[in-house]
Amino acid sequence: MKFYAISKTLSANDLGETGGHQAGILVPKDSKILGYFPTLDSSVKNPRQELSFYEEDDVTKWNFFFIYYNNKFFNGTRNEYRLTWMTKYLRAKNAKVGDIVEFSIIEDGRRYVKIIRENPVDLEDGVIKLSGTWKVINL
DNA sequence: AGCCATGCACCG
DNA sequence: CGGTGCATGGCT
Repeated sequence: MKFYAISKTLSANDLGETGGHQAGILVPKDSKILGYFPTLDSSVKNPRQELSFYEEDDVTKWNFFFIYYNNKFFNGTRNEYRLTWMTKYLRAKNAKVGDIVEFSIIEDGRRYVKIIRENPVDLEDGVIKLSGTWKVINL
């Protein structure tokens, strides 16, 4: 593996907009997706690993936690992966529901995060601004 | 399988 | 004491 990138479209819950103060997003149990993340020791309860992600500028760094909630095997009901601690990042990036987070990794193991705006709407206080200077000329 | 929701701990 | 995140249960 030299270059790998995965992405996820953000849900309301991922952003903590549903009232549920959720700390992070859910990671689908897809081998391709999980292959991107480090392997966690599933013999332990709720194993986790801190991961560092860089922005495109190669400088700004964010630390997220990749956690496997597996209490199903320890008298619970959970069996899912989560990437927590992202709210600050998402907030800083002004991520909205429907936006896409893209995670990538390069050869030396360095990881990158990036937000891809699904609907590039120019927002300002809820008002949609039209770009350019429109002019209506009545002849 | 994936998203929604909440009780409690922690911290300013 | 309000916001944030963990851990966990619930709902579709």
